[in-house]
Amino acid sequence: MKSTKIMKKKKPSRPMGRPRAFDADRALDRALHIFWRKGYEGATLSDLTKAMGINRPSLYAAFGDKETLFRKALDRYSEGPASYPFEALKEAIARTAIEKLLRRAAEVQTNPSTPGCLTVHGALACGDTSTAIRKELILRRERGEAAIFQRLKRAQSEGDLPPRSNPNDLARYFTTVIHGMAVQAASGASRSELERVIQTALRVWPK
Amino acid sequence: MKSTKIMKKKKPSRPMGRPRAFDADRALDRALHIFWRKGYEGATLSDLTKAMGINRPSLYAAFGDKETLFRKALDRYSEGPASYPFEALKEAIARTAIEKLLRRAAEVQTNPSTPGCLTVHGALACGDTSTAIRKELILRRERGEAAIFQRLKRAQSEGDLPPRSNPNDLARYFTTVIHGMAVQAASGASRSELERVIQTALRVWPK
DNA sequence: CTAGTTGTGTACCGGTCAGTAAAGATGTGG
DNA sequence: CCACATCTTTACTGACCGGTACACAACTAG
Repeated sequence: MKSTKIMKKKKPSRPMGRPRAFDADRALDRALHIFWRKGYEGATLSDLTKAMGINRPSLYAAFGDKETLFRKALDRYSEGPASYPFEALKEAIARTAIEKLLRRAAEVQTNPSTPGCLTVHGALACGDTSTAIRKELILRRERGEAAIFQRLKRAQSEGDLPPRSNPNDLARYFTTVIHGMAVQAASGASRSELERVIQTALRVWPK
Repeated sequence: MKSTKIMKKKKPSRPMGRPRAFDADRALDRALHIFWRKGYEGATLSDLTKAMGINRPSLYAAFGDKETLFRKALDRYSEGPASYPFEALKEAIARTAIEKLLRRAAEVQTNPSTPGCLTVHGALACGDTSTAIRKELILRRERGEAAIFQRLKRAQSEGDLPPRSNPNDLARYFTTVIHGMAVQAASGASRSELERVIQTALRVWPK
């Protein structure tokens, strides 16, 4: 009977001390959604604790201060709702990959509960307290553009993109369109409206 | 001697009471620049009064509360640094007009002292207190898109744009590109980088 | 049982926010 | 000189910000 406890060598039973009364993963998801809707500075600790269903000291014990919590939410964002770029770019044909990327972006950005893009949302506006956060978000956006660039360069080497086209310029262009779409979405643009933008934007594709 | 007073029927001499010790126009310009850099919520009254060189009660007496001041700064923005769209769209050839519009946007957005676009900057992120401001900014952005649309429709009626092209979609597309450029600029993109985006973006122009 | 460890809830901290009251300063009109 | 109107200055208000001290609850270890 007690053998089960003996068999498990590491952390056999429970951690000791009073057990946590909430699901940390769930709470982090709630926090992500608040940050998504309100941005880093716009989300107050009261907003966060209320949405997460926990008290302030529990938040600090489990996630650290507001900035640390935001970075953890960002990681969750990248691995969850914002993981679509890397998936889309796996498409065999470059043009299909980019179109898929844009359409998934439109889909995510027009989700009624989380309009816009967290990375764009947080980076603009707001005071001086969040300079570090702004830099972090700029970095993440650059990472997205780099992924597009790598995909286009690969396409060029595979003959999937004309040699005279410029992957660098194209990557920056599509990144710009995605960010513009995020602004449109935050302004209330519908998914179908963004789809039409995408159809127009894709007309630059080199032949 | 006193005839001068009688001749001038309206507000002949000076207003009465202690004269204002600052130039209201200058002060409003300073306020505009603060809002431009920090957004509506990011700009604190201390930031504003410091930049304007006046005390808080003077600000309230001359411009009303923060929201009223912001709207006045917005008007000044539209008539000043953001008046270029209407000027650019006066170009005789539609394609030239749009290109000029985009290039002027890039120029303004990459001004080191006021990076990005006030209209985009203020609309995203931040808390619930500024819902009215957000709506106002969305309205102004829609006004910009409408101006582009009207110009393109005119071009179509003049044979300057193919009949089968869609002015509505094109207007929204170019608006999206401009907003995307604002995000790029806020992230530190240079003017020449935005110029390359523009060259790519213009390849959608219908032939 | 007791001792030790960890999470929870309340109530608070200093700082900053937007906005204002009150008194003195500086002008006009008589 | 006087009354009156307007602006400037200082100092304040109440609300909210992010962050935390502290007492207590809930668990493990022995």
